[in-house]
Amino acid sequence: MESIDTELAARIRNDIVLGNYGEEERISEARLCDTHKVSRTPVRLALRMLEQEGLIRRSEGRGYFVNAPNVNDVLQAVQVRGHLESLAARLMAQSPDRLSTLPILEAAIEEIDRLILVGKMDHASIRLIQKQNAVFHKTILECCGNDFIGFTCSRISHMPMLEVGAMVFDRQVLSTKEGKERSNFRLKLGNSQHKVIFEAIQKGDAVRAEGVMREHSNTMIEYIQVFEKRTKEELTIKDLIDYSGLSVMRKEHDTTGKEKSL
Amino acid sequence: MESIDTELAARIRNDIVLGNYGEEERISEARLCDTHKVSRTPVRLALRMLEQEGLIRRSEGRGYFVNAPNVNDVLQAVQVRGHLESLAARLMAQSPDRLSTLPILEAAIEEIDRLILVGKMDHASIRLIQKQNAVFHKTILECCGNDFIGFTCSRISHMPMLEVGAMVFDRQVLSTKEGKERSNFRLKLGNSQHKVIFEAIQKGDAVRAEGVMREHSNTMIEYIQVFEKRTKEELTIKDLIDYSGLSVMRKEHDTTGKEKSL
DNA sequence: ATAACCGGTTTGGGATCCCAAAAAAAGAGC
DNA sequence: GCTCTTTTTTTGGGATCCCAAACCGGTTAT
Repeated sequence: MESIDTELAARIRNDIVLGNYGEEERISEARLCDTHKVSRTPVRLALRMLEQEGLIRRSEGRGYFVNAPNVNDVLQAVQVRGHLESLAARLMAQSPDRLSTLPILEAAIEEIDRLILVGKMDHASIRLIQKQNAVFHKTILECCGNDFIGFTCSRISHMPMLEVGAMVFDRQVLSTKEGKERSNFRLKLGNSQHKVIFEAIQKGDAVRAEGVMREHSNTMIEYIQVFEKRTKEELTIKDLIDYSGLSVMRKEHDTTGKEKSL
Repeated sequence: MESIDTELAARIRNDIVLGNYGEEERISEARLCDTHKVSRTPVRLALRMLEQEGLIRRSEGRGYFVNAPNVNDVLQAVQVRGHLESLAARLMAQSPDRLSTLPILEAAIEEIDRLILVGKMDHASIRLIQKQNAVFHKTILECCGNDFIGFTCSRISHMPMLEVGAMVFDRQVLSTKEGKERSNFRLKLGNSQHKVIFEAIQKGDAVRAEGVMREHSNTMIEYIQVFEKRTKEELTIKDLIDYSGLSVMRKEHDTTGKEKSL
């Protein structure tokens, strides 16, 4: 479906964020041609895209260098996205024609509630919850009246954990009963925040909508920081992706992409 | 200095935001090659960059289409940037090592004060004021501790009025004595906001720093909206650039670019 | 008359070639 | 033995070529 350069950019992007290139490693067009079995043209197009995304930078002299993001970068980016979402929540609460989209938010909240109540914390359930969570957040971004907020978020979504509505789950914790309880509590807390945001938007309480959305975003940041402290060695981005449960989606996406490219 | 594709992207970008292409106009690689006298390779690289910036989009079938931003888009983008700046102000107020950069802010404020006091509203003075204004805003973005904020702002700076610290001046108004008074008042108001932001950051009053910075950003939005209402026909982006006083800088930049490319 | 079909043309994607500049390696001078 | 210079190699930028898919126009069949 997509052209090779876009696909290629996705691959290289994946390699960079997963840490397959050393931080600051020099990257060569020829090598990329060789490893990905394509000509230089799509490689160069892909590199331009990645350069715009800030994942690589062009040296003044010659050559490209990897700008591999670390966990701190991701945390900063999550903070930015959260802040933008809080603006979106405020604007949507102020928007006169917000009422028509409110049912979408309500449906997402109720669906998450239902899934939590069922209590199955398997992959399928988590994916469904994440999907509804994404619906909730995307809806606010898209219906706030300022399209540029959504655009800006999409420009920074290439980093892991920055897909709108991404959530963090601790696989390790999910395997124990106590861990399940804790994750369940987090989900309930998150969705209750959704409810407050929903009601604030409904009532037109812009300040409250913004504030709770901000708090909602901070929840994820703090949770990631809990990971950071608990992990003995350095927490890598790979760990984050594994934790997030997005790896499943990502993997599926990759294989389909491969099938098409072959 | 820069490679042709970067330079070319700048040209096309300029053409698009200045409205030289009709909104939704189809754009062809071959035509760009012809008009800019370059081969297709740099054209395609430039188009990828512009695509990332959202100024053009690739049709699923074939061909590129321009996404010319209108004044409303610019207003939305200014709102986003302002919101990000307010986050930066808050974070900087919370940052423990903010004290070392405070003198930079103070110097910028004092320099602006001095220039206002002189009262000459000619091009040179306005440029100096804008420069110091940019210093103030850039410093906060760069020293807030979250580098991703500055990065995100830089990603959306390709639109006019989005250069950090850009200001709007009404040329028309500047020509009359009453208009000068009014512009002078705006500058004083703006710089007094700078002072409040500075003091809030100094004291570590994060909430106030964020709030005043937000108010500071809203000032420009409201001023542009004043333009919009006063102008009989549709306000174009070209008008905004002319008003902003950036056209001088932009023009200079363009000619140097031309000299190098010829 | 309309719609389906067919050939020519346009256009963008990918590969390849050439070249200049930069980096690396080899050689000369101290 | 070290450094500066020269030569070789690498590497990225730009141009050109080829091709397949999409667009356009005309023709034909229903």
